[in-house]
Amino acid sequence: MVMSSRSGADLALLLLGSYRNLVDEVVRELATRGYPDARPSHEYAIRAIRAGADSASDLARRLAITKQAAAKTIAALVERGYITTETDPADTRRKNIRITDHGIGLITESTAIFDEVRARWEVRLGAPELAELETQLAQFVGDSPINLDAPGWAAGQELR
Amino acid sequence: MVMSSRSGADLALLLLGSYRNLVDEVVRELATRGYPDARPSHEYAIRAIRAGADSASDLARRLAITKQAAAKTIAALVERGYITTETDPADTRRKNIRITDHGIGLITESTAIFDEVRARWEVRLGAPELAELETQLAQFVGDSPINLDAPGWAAGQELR
DNA sequence: AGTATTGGTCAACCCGGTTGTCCAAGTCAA
DNA sequence: TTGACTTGGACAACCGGGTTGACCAATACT
Repeated sequence: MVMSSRSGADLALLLLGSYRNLVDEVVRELATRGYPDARPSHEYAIRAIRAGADSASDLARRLAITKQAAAKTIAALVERGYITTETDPADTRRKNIRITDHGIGLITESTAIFDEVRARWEVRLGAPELAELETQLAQFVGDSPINLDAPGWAAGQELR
Repeated sequence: MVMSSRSGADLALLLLGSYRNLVDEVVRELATRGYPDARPSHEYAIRAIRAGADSASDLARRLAITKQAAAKTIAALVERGYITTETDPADTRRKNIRITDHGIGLITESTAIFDEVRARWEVRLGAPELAELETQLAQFVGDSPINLDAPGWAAGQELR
């Protein structure tokens, strides 16, 4: 069964399959580079934090998830040593988030791996072709309510 | 922030975002056409059943998930009236699966909607461009252990 | 002051999976 | 025919990443 089969359902699977291939590869490689417990959601969250999300509510807004969900993610990140939190002296309700060196290492490594995989794809497709593909995908994403700066919907599944 | 930004991490988000846009649209439209409780995983499962998976173990193999997971999905499909099961007289261990008319209706509608959305994308991009995009995606998926005929990894997330 | 908003937490739940354990029913070999 | 093996299914517990809903304490607004 050839899968570029001009059916909408197949297109969906192609998109998801490509995503999972990319992300699974990154997670796998990340594990071998000293981050065996890093999950895609962790990466997205730390990126959002680095981009300015400095509290649970803030992170929740940026990831477009509930603050409860954000709190859980934060707990997981703290537990794994990727971030630390301490209550804001100026507003004792807030708990300020800080990324640890380990966390910095994670996104650095992760970014590098993502780019490596993308580079391999670029070799396969050709640079202009991949660029074109990206602008096309951006169109699909662009006309939507989804905010790509807020990829909360990007929860990812398990490796198998 | 422009999102076709030549970064591997962004590429991942583009892929996932496109997938979710497509699928969310289908689920949403499906709801308005009389299938308000249909989830993406249901669609994939029924397609697999229609393609020949006639027992839980069988479905599990085809979807590349555990048989327990398949059993849960089957229970959900039965509950919603999309399929029925009855024990095989020739092998009383097996429980044969049959798709109900309602189930047929679901995949029919779902297929149509998927194709409608794809057609809209085709208008945006141009038919040859979309076809090209599909064959490119197929390459990303093709060199992987993933079996597109067995999209168990295609569990999809929630609408929000 | 008193009300409204904001940040955070607890608890319960959902979905789509996973392991692990177990049994009953079929298959195969001697 | 009997014993070993394989297969189909079910039960229970769990996980990850979310959701609602109820709530409290701290800050902000007028």
